[in-house]
Formats: sequence, C-alpha cells, structure tokens
Amino acid sequence: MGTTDDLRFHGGADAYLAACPSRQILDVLANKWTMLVMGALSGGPMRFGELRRRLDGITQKMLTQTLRTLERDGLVTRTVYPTIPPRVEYAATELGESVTTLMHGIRTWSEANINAVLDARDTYDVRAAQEVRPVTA
Amino acid sequence: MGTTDDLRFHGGADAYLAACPSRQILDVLANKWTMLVMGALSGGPMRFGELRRRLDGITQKMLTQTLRTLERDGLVTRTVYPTIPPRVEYAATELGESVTTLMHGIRTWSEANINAVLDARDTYDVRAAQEVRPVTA
DNA sequence: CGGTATCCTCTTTGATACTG
DNA sequence: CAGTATCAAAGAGGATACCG
Repeated sequence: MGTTDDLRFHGGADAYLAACPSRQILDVLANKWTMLVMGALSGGPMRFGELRRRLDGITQKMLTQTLRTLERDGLVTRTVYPTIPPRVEYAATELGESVTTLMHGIRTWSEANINAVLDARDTYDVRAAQEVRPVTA
Repeated sequence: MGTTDDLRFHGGADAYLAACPSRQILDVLANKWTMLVMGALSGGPMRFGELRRRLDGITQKMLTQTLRTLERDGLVTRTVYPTIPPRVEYAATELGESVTTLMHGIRTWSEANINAVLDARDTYDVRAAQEVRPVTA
C-alpha cells in the first residue's frame, strides 16, 4: 500500500513551496476574472452572455478561457442546451460554492476599503515626490 | 458641501465596473505574490530576506515590487534600521491585517482542496481526450 | 448565441550586474 | 542586506474573422 508515485497529498500541501500543486490552484484563484466570475455565479446559474455583460471590460476570449479553467478544475459546470440559437449555462459546483464565499469576501473588502487605499496612495505619492526634492528653505 | 470632482466613493463602489477604483485594489489583492506575502506577514513583522526565503520561487525584483505596491496601498509598513548591513522590516498595517484573514482563507482552501481539484482535472482531461477520438469499436 | 483560431501588441517577469 | 537598473524573454491579453 502507498505507491510513491502518487502525486496526491495526504496532509502536507504548502502553497509557499513553488513545486506544490496547491500553488497552481492558488494561481487560478488569485486572478481578477476568477474572483468576479465566481462572485457572479454565487447568485445561481448564468448564461455566457449574461456573464459577459456583468463583467464589465472582459473580452469574449478571456471569459471563455477563465470559464474553461474553472470547469477543468471542478469549480463550475457547463451545461449546453442544444437549441437554436445555443444556450449555455454556467453554475458553481459544490466545490465552487465554497470558493465563492472567499471570493465574495475579497471583493466586498475591495469595495468597502477603496477609499482608505486611495488615501494611502495619495500620502505615499506625495511623500515620494517630496523626497526627490525636499523643501530646503 | 460635496464637490463633484471628489473621486472618493460614499457607498457606491462596484468592482464589476471596469472604471471603478475598487477594481484596482481587487487587481492588487487577486495576485499570487500578494496572497503569499500578506499571509506570511500575518504572523508578525518579517525582514526582506526572511520573506524571500519563505516565498519559494519569488525573485528579488518581484518581492520588492509587490512590497512597494502593498506599502503604497497602505497594507504594509516598511521600517528601515540604518545599521550596517541595513535591516528592513515589513509588517501588516491595521488595514492590512483585515486582508491577511481573507488571504489566509484562500491559501488554506487551496491547500485543503488541491486533491479534489487535481481529480477534477484528470477527469476533464480524460474526457477531452476521448472526445477527439471516441471509442468506435 | 456561444464559441474557436489567428495574429499581434503590450505588459509582466526573469536574469544579470551594480550600489549604499 | 536590501535594494536599483537594464535588457531580453515570455506570456497574457486584445482585435479580428469565421463557424456550428
């Protein structure tokens, strides 16, 4: 029992190690479009076109690419209704639902603390400008 | 009261809009190195070299760049002790601490569910391979 | 409608060398 | 130790055209 060529982990995953597979899924989650797609799907299934309109600024290519990755990783399901024109619905899987909560937290934080961040940026930028040419008089 | 050229928000931030500044912070947070840096700093201040060793695979350039961004956005403080050789410590600000919790959740999820994701990938890849050449016999 | 395929650009990142 | 600067390589992403 216990072949050594089993790439699965049994309690030792560490995303801080470059070679650990958990780093791969972290890369998928730590992505702007992943955050927004999963957040959008938290409210229930959505069609391709609905998602594209909801995610302002996303291109068709990026949306398709993001959805394919999420489907492959088992976070969303893709259901095709062979009507004319075609109807394709995306939905979070059970595994994906547990992610949407985390994504929602990040997005909510961003929206809630944007002003504090913008203020910090102003302060930082003003300081940086002063250091280049300190007031000498 | 209330000049119209105030770029700050007062309750209407929406990261789904490309032009909304909250999208910018989302971009900063939705980043592999940001996740790991903030996670590392959740345990207290760390020196530059410590962070570099902790974040396996990061280059000096990327670590510096990530830390500068986080400092500018008010999530991290940078303290220089003018000794020889120099000693520089990074620590999460109060604002940053509220982020580390979220980052920790994402990283923990990645480590806990990596096996489920790897299984999903296997299934997906096998299906994709079969579709190209279905078993006809 | 919901894609795929191609080309092309622009940003991100890595590698390397040098500095207070 | 903790950076900065520079150049080259890589890859992400956008625009466009076409398909079932």
